[in-house]
Amino acid sequence: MMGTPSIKEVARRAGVSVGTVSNFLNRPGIVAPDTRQRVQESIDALGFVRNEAARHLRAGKSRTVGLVVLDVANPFFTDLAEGAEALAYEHDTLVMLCNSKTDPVREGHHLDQLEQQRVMGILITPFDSSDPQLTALVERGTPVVLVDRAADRGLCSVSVDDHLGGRLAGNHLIEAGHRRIAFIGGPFTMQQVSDRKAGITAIVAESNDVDLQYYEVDVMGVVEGRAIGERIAAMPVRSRPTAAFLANDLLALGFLQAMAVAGLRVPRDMAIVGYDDIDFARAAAVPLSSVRQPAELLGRSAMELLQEEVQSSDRHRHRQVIFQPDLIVRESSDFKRRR
Amino acid sequence: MMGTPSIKEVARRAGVSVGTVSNFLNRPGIVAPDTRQRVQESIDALGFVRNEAARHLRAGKSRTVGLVVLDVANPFFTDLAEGAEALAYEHDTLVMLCNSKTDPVREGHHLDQLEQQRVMGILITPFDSSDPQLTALVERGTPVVLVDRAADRGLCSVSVDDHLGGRLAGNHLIEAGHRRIAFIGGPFTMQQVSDRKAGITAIVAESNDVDLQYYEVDVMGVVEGRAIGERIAAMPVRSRPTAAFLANDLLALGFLQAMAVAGLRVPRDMAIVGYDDIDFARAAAVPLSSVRQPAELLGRSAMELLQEEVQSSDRHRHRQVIFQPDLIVRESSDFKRRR
DNA sequence: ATGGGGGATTTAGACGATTCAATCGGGGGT
DNA sequence: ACCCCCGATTGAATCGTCTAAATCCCCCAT
Repeated sequence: MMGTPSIKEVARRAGVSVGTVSNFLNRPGIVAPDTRQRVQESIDALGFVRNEAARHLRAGKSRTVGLVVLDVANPFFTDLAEGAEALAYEHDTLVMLCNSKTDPVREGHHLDQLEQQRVMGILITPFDSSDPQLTALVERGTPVVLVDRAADRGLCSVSVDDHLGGRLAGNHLIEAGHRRIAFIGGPFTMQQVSDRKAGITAIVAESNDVDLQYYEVDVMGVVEGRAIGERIAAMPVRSRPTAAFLANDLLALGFLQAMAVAGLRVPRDMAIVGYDDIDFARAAAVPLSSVRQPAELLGRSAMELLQEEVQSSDRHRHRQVIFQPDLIVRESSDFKRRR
Repeated sequence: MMGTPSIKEVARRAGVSVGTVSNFLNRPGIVAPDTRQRVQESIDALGFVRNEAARHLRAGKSRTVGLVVLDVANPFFTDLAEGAEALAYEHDTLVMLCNSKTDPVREGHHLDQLEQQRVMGILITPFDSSDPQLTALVERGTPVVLVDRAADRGLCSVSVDDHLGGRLAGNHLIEAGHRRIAFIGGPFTMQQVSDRKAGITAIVAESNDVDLQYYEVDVMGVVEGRAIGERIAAMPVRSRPTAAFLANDLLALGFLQAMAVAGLRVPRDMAIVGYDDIDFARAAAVPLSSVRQPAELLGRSAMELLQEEVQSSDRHRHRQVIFQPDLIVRESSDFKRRR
């Protein structure tokens, strides 16, 4: 007949006022035991379910947090999401996971939606952290924490030192004797990518006989890695890089597949270092060297900062947390090349 | 100073009534051009953002759909989610992705939250489709579509023929000459798992000299696969299975790693067939045979059914869509064993 | 000049839960 | 017997948006 019953019907059936039902729901302690029982019985009988939209409207703030990531299909981000969700759960908060697919338009759309929902805050790995839409949203008062990306201005952020990550990878490859190295990632406008690129570039610059080539992709997925791999495998041996550093593991996995298809041996003909150290990197055809980021911790910390900001909004000081990456060396780059 | 401005402040600044602003927002056509301009100017100046909670309360129904999956870290489910989201996007609907982690308690918690939000519908891969909580929710009127699981009663569902999947895998292994086969998955109470188990069991029953062993796990992840793999690798050769069929690819990947560590050759000493055919299966140390499910299509179809149900709620006929799985044979099982 | 027509705009409730000031009722103290 | 106090309960106002009915106003036709 009618839709879900409201507090009003519950009250009528229990023979009390709506105020009492609300008290029962929010401060059961102040309701007399027998009243309490009658209300409970009424709720059960009617199958009453609280209307979150109404409470939210009244309260002015919601209990959900938006998490916008670049690619849900990337295990790095699902690990990150798990970390964030674990903490949210403890705070009785919901997480709304949004996938921007590295597309500013989709990202903007999600931000709109989240702001309209008046979420209590947003965790985001932005495509471009100086996006005016994001800035405007922050100025209008939605707490935002940048994830996997250091904040410059007045924002909290949780990130990993990508420049160091790039240096670690570069140093490792140079020490192994490689003199022609490819850096593959993209878009280069993304800070994570450009920092990793800058990191390896800086290390390469220290030795003056290493050639570093850059390859840019639109999206960092397995398919794109395979495509670049095919291109590079087809190069003449004299100019072809002997090592590749890829800005994430999906790219690296695709790249590795292309090497196998082209008949190039890894690591002898081509050494490979990826980024993120997702679980699958270890299980790959040739176990993948990778720069590890603490994904789950990243998510957890970001949510922590957000909760902190929301709770002590009066005088909150923005913090930028930075973690250190680790290079995990596996078979894909474990080969000493003679000069 | 004050929080986000409401329609009321917009109206005041533009010198019109709230009704006009609302009209501007919802039926711009009936607002006079110059009024329209003034309202727009007011909105921009004030940085007005619609309050979804309020519209939702008024309208009685929300524009978000809940998607509850067993494991977001499993690419099968993220692919599925992408399919669902793609269609949702076209319908101007939001998707709230929830991760039950194969835990009925978490699942219940998510269902509570979603119902309180009065979501327009729920897509769920339930732990147990006869869960009374789920049934109650449906009876209270929330449209639910079962995903990756056939509905028995009055519900829409989108699934893949798991029994057939089990038969395909079993048949393939038996034809390759295996006579001791392990089935690994769990919990067995989950219909997907039990159907796959029943499928291979049925095929095995047709030849009376094949021994099928069952191994149950709590959660189907890489870690659990590795653990079972270690256990099986430690068995004496005479009783050890020569082939394993695992109820998903994460298990299979972990299992494969354990074989490598134990020094067993795949497929010679141990043939492996997984399930889902996630992207990483192909890139594994030994490319994995797997029963492919059309994950993205599954998500897309489920969302389609839901939208259909929501739109024509008057007389909606529940439908059960069933897709066929395909066996993809790769190196991990490509070996003929002599009788 | 007057009435009507119709487009534009306004007004007045909902929607459901929460909160707070107001009220009720009963028991204890004098 | 009276009053006071306090715990329990009530009722009304509120949050921001939408809609249906009502009003306004300008212009045209008679």
